[in-house]
Amino acid sequence: MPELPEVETIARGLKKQFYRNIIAAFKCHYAGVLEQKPDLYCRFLLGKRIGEIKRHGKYIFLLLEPQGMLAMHLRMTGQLCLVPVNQAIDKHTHLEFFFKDFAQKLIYRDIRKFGRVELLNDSNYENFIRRKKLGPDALEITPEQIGGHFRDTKRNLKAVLLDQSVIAGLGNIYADEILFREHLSPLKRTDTVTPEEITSLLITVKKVLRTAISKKGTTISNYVDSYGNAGSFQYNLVVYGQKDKLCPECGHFIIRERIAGRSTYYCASCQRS
DNA sequence: CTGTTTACCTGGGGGC
DNA sequence: TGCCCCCAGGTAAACA
Repeated sequence: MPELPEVETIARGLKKQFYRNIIAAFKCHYAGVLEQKPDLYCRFLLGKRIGEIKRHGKYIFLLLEPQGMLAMHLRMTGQLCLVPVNQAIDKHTHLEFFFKDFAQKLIYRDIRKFGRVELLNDSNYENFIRRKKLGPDALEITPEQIGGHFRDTKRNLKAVLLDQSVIAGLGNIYADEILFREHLSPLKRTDTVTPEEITSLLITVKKVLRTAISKKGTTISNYVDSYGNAGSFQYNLVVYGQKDKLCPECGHFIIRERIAGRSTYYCASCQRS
């Protein structure tokens, strides 16, 4: 589900909603989302304070004080919401975090159970990013950082843009929207992309992501932010999910094709290899 | 080593 | 209504 703009929206929401709260209790209803045993979380989290909240790519980091960190990845259908403490939970709610003197609880909900939460003693998220081999964040990446990855592979643009070790944060929706706006075919080999095209591509990457953040993300079916609200960038989508609609630039039909293992939407007329 | 396919889960929608 | 099939924002692991 969530790509960079959705994760950023959630991180911003949590930052506003938390007031350096202290964790008073932790409940796990499905241990599959935890990287370690639930008991460890119960013991470690009790009494820890919520400090800074960071994001890199699609990961969100809740820094704990005096030390420790929760690293979370929502994968396809994960949700992090603050809700009233007494609100009943449904069968898709797997984790509950309660706080001292706070009328809200943080819940982790995930229909498909693909998401993961990991507890770390170390609050240094840079170490985590290195261990997971994540590339630079899509909002910060420079042409110099991505150039080598484009040159040294025979893969196509769609595959490389989705590769989190090259650029962290893009997913299936935004990759398609970005390639359309750049008139680049998802099938174009990245070793044929010129330096000028790379520079232009990265400007569009950031422009599309920033616009999506300003719209609080894209809600196709499940995504909601930490307040439980849907995003609205779905109204700005030009190609994603638009099979058989007309390309607004040339009037040809938008096609859907399986590329790099994912449904890929594009205009074969405007987007050239 | 490189690049592609599959497995992990649950639910929604369309065809019959 | 029900059944079967395909599809879904992601990513490791397995495979060729």
